[in-house]
Amino acid sequence: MPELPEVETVRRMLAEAVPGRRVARANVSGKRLRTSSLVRLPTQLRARTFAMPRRIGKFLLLDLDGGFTLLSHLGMSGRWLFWPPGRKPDAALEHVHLKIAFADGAALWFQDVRRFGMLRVLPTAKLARDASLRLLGPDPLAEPRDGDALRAAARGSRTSIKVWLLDQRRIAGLGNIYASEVLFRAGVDPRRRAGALDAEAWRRVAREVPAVLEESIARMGTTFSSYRTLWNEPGQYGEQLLVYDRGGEPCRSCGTPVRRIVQAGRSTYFCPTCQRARPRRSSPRPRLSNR
DNA sequence: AAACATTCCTGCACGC
DNA sequence: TGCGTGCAGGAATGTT
Repeated sequence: MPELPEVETVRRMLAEAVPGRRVARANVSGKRLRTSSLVRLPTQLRARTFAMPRRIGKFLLLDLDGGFTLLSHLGMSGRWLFWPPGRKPDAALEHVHLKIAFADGAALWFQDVRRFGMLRVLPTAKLARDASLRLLGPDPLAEPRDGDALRAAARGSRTSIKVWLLDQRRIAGLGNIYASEVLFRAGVDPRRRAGALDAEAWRRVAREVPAVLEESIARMGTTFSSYRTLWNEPGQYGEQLLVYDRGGEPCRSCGTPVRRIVQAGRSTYFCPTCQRARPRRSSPRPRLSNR
């Protein structure tokens, strides 16, 4: 479930753990992740020292000395796990694809059961041009946008607002859980067309995007199934979810059963009462042929 | 055992 | 009719 709050939680913990630490050696599993083979990583990481980690959307940028960056994405089930010097890593862990041993005895491992994650070392100067990052939209915490800006970005879009929020080219970092939560809190029907939302609806969406993300970060993210922090602990925001994974259960605001629908192949949860659709014109594109 | 948090790629449909 | 864009669906994989 790593979406922005989960990745940011891991980043903040990495910021306390890795800067200044030097890699003694790195080992990789034989398996490849979704994007690439890992065979070059041990050589690329050897003797490098980690700097302050950064994040853009759901991507982690682990800067190294010498002008390189370890670019990482957690995919569905990726985890970064850390042990300080003197603490033995759990040798029984399975699906560990990268094991970094630091010179001072600390350890940093990347575990990914489903292997949808990404690990790549590339020159820091080339990051902005890399295909993975080039198309990302603004990060909603680093560069929050107001309702008018979001509305302008969505002008003409005929896709639903839920699917629009999931598009990483528009906003970098929202995933399936928080898209549903944002729309519930904004009182917007997830089926409405993004290009048709009025300014007031966009204003509420723009307010709730950073609000939901910050509240989740404060609780170290949502553990829906596999996400863990750097210390292998679950996040606590799941208890605060208002609609996600609550199909059939009463809306916490009005009691109406929460509905589950599928949009673009993914589950959407919403309250049909609190997020009522404005009546839409039956013909979205009025014909002008006869007046 | 159907569903699944992620991104990427394909192919279709639409608008100009 | 042709071209570019936007969008839906499927794939990748292992677990519950």
